Amino acid sequence: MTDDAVETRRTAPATLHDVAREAGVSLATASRSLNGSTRKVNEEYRQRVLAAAAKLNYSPNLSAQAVARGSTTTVALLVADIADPYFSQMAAGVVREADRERLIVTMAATERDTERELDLVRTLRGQRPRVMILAASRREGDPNNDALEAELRAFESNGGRVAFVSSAAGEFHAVQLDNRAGAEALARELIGLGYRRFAAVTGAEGIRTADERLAGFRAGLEAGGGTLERIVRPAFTRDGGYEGMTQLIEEGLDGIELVFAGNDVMAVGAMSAIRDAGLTPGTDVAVAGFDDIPTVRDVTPPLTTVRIPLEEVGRRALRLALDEPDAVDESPVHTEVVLRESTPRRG
Amino acid sequence: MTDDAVETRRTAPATLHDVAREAGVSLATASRSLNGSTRKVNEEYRQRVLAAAAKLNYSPNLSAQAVARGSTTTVALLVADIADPYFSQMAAGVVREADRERLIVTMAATERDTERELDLVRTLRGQRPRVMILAASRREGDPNNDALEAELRAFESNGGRVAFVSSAAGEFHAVQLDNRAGAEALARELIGLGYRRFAAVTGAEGIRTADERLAGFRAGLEAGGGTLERIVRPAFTRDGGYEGMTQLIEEGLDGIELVFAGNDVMAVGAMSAIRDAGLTPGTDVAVAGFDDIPTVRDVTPPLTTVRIPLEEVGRRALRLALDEPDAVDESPVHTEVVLRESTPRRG
DNA sequence: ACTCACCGGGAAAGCGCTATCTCACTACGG
DNA sequence: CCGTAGTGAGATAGCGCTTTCCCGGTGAGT
Repeated sequence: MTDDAVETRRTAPATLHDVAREAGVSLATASRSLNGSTRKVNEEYRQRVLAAAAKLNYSPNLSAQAVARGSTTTVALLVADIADPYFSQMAAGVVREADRERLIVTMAATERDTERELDLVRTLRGQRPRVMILAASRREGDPNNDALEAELRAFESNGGRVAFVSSAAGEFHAVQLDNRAGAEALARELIGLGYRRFAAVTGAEGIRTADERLAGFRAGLEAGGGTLERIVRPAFTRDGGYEGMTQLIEEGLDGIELVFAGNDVMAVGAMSAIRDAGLTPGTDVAVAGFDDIPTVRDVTPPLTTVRIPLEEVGRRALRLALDEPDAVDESPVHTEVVLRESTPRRG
Repeated sequence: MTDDAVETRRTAPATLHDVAREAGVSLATASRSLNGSTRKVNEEYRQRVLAAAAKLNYSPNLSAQAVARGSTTTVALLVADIADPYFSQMAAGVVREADRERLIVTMAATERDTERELDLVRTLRGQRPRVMILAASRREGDPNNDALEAELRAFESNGGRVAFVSSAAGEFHAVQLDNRAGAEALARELIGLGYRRFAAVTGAEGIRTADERLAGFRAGLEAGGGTLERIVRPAFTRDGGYEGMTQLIEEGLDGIELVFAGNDVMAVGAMSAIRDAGLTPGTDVAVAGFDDIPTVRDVTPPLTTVRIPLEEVGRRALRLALDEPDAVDESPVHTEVVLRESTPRRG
C-alpha cells in the first residue's frame, strides 16, 4: 500500500439498483418503497427494501431524482452581502422556512454588483430551482435591470417562481417592505420628541431602499415642520455610515439635532464616528436608523429605529413563491417605529 | 383566456437537444461546444451552436450534468445559526471562495441541535456535494457524534471531502482555531493590565469551543497569578451572555474585576446586562470577548477580544477540502489579542 | 363458472446530459 | 498509388433515478 493506510477504499455510493438487488425486488419497487409514490407496495417488500437501504447506507441521488422527475427541491437565494446582519437575518428566515418544506437553499452574494447579480441568476438558473429569491437591493435605472428582468421572466415561463424582497422590480411577486411609510412614521415621532433640524446619511442615489426611506423621512418632516438640512450619500454599509457622519461633523454640524441613517449598520457606524469625534451620540447629536437589527439594542445609547421583522420577511418571501397565487399574503410587512435612547426627548 | 392574460405560456426550458437541432449539429457537438471538452470542434460549428444557445436562452441543466458526469459543483455548508455574525462572516468567506471556484454553496442551519445536524448531513449527502463544511460547533460526548462521524466517513469513502472548522472531530481535516492559545494570551494580557480577579460567562460544558476557550483562559490566569472566581454557563448566544451576566450581578460581583465572555455576542449581551443593572462596563467591571466580530468596534466601550479572521477561516475551510492533501495549509489560523477600552489599564 | 375491474410487481422507456465508440475523410510517407 | 495515421462529427451507451406500461393474479358481480 503506497497510499495512506488509514484511508478507506473509495467506493461509489450505493445506487437504487444496489438496494433493489440486495432486497431481491425490482428497481421500480425499490423506488416506490423509498421515495413515496401513489402506488402501494406490499408491506413485506417495503420492509425488505428499507432494510437493504439502511444496510447499504443508501442515500438517493438528488440530481438523478431531479432529472427523472423534472423538478428539484432547491431554493436559490441571492443577497447583497451574507455578513450583513440585515441579509443574514433574512437568510435565516428563508432557510428555516425552506427546512420546514424540506427544501434545500443555495445561497449566493451579489456583493452589490448588478453585473454579478445577473451572472448569478444565469448560473443559478442551471440548477432549475423551484424558487429564486432576490433580496439584494434594486438599483433604479441600472443598465442591467432589463436583462435581469428578462432572465427572470424566462425562468418563470419555465415554471420557476420568483420572489423579491423590497419593492417589486416590474411585475414580480415581492414581499413589500414599506420603507416609505416606516421612515415617514419615524420622522413624525421624532418631530413629536421635539426635533426640528435633521441630516440624513444614506446610500447612493438609485438604491431603491435608500431612496424610499429618504423620501418617506422627508415627507414626514415636511408634514411636521422639520427641515432636512443636509444629505450625504456614502456606501450603504457600516463604514459608509462612519464615513458619512465624519464628513458631516467635519463640515460642521451647526445646529443639526438628529441624523437619520439609511439603515442600522450605517447608524451604528455613524454613532462610532460621533464618538470618535469626541461627541456623544444621543446627547450632542441624536441618531436614528432603520431595520432594527439585533445589535442596535446593545450599542450605547440603544438606537431608535424602524423595526422590520427580518426573519419573517425571509419566511414570507419563500411562502410567496411557494404558495398558490391566490393564497398569497401580499400585504406589506408590518413596520414599527421603536424609540430608544439615541433620540431622547428634547428640552 | 380565463388565465391571467399577462402570464407567459409555460414552456419547458430549452435542452441541449433543442440547441443541437437549431444549430443543425449533433448532440455531441453541441455538448462539446458549450461545455468544454478535450476535443476540438470546428470553429464554424461552434459559433452556430453558441448562437443557437443564445437564441434559445439555453442554460445547461446542472442536475443532468451531475448525473452524466458523476460529480457536482456543489459545496454544502453547515452552520449553527446563520444570523449569528460569527457564522455569517464565515459563511461569507466560504461563499466568496466557492464563487472563485465556480462552485455553488448550499447552506443549512443546525440550530445547535446535533440531531438536526445529523439529519442535515444525511439529506445533504443526497446532493453528492464535492465538499461538506461543518462549522457548527462540536459537542463533547454527544450521543450523535459517532453516527455523524460514520456518516462523514461514508461520505468521504464515496469521494466527498469534509472540512471542519474548529477542532477536528476525529480524523477529519479541519481549520484549526487556536481557541486555547488565544484565550491564554488574552488572559496574560489582562493580567498585564493589572486585572487579578475574574469571572467567566460561557456556553454549556461540552461545547468544545467554549471549553477550550475557558481552559486556555484559566491556564493564562494561573500562569499570571489571576483567579477565576466564578463561572456561569448559559447559552452560547447574545441572550445567554445577558442572562449569565445578570445572574453574576444578582449574586453579587464582590470584587470581580473582569468578566470573560466565551464569545463576542455573549460579551455584547453581557455589556448590556451590566448597563441595565446600572453599572458601566469597562469602569465598574471590565469585559472581554472572543472572535472580534465587526460590531464589537461599535459598542461602548469598544470590546477587548481575540481576533479570528472569520472570513479567511471560511475561505480556508473550502481550500482545505478542495486542495490536494499535500498542498493543504494545515497551520492553525492566526489569532491575535485586540485590547480595547472595555478593559482599561487598572490603577 | 366467467367476465371484469382492480391490485401491485417488473420491464423498460425516458429525463438531459457526457463520453466512448464508430467511421468517413483527409493528409502524408513510401 | 496504396496504406496508415490522424481528425473530428455523429451515433449511442450509459449516469441514477421515476413512471409509464404490461401482465398475471385476485376478488366481486352476475
